[in-house]
Amino acid sequence: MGVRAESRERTIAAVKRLGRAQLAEVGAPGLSLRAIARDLGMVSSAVYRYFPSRDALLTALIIDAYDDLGQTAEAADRILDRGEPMRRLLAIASAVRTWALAHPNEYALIFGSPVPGYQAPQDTIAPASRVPLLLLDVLQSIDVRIPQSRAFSPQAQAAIAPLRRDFAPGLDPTMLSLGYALWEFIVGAVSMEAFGHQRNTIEPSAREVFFAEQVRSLAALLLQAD
Amino acid sequence: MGVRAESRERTIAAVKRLGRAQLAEVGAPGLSLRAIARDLGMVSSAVYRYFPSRDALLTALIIDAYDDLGQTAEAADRILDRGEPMRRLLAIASAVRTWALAHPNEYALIFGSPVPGYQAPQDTIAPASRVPLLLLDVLQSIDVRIPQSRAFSPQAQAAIAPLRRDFAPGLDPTMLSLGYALWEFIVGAVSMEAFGHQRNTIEPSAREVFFAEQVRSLAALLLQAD
DNA sequence: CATATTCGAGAGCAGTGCTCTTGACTCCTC
DNA sequence: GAGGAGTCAAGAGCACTGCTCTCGAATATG
Repeated sequence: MGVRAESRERTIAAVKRLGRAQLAEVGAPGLSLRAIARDLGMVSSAVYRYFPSRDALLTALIIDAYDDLGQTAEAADRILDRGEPMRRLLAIASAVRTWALAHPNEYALIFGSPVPGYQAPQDTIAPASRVPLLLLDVLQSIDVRIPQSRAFSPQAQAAIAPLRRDFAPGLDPTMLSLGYALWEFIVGAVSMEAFGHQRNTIEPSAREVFFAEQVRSLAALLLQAD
Repeated sequence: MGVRAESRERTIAAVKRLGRAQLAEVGAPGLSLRAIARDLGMVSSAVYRYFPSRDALLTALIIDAYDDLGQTAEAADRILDRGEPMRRLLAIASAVRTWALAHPNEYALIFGSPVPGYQAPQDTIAPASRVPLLLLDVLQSIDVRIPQSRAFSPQAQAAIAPLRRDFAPGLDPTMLSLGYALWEFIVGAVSMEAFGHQRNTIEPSAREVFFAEQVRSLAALLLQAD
């Protein structure tokens, strides 16, 4: 931990900070290592001492975005302190939506179009799993038995077998399937809003409550035993 | 409609065809007008006679993608010929998913990250509305009364007021809200699958039936009056 | 036939990611 | 303290991009 390593850490943080700023202005496609170097008062080749490629910088920003989103969702859940499952689901979903609208380009980085030819490294898996694992924790706190009439078929249950084996062995497969659907809905609804697909259809001022009631309706599938 | 105009049309079609091919290979960020010109045996400046900018070409490809997706969904629905609402919803959802997996880069173009600074022109609105309008048509064929206990609040209903006014004046607002949620789920689930977010979680071979049963579960909210 | 329009080619500008070499500077070891 | 090892920024340069401009040639229209 010499003064050298600390200086290096500072430079890396500065590059990431400027990268995030550029992301907010021109988005991921417009992120330029040369522009970052200019803002930093360095020449472009110097930045390559810290990030071997533009993709490597993007990977770092992706991991940071996943972590920031996960931390935000976890904080929103933690405030409730052993709250009801429905309230927790609403809090998490709203936190994801709010974060996405506040950081649209970082959200696009993680849930938007993948960079062609770019394979997400292993390092992203854990940060990417924070919100899903949080939702899984809520699912496991639900003590409702979903009626047989709504149960998923064995073939459909096979789809989530790896997920169940690794993270939720005791969880009812139908519960997990519907919980996963809720997560996919959240991603879809937030993506469509953040990406401008609701421009002429959904009243902006009412989007927040609209989204919350949609989540409530879908979550009811998990919580009602009728 | 002289021979000149026809030749122009042919060249435009060729540029778009090569653009689509490049899209499939290197994705939207890698789409290069110069490369298209090379494949076409022309010099890059000549292509600008047909598309004033790279963004204009992308817009044309976006419109084509929307139209292709919409046409595919409409065809899948038309086969059923006055089918049950549930079967129609399943057919449309599956058609969207299948099309997206067959054309991942074109799907990413329309439902992935928006190009920063790129404002979708009016021309894209109609093609983009084809699938939603198709779903709306199914919703209007449902003669189930959603119980008061599941009704959306007036504030939430206000969100879809513009949509209802322009396209479905007589439709129950709660029905429309839940139908919109179904559409958002479809986009979310298909996006996550097409963008590789199910890599280590959902068994590939069972994804199709898993998705179908998820759609069935959510659509049940629209079709059950209990 | 003459004119007007369209078209492709070529050069050129400013920007990009990335590589390689060079010189300076710092740190550790003897 | 002197010398070698490692680190860093700079600069030049390559191949690529989108885009603009000008200039001839071909074509269609009056």
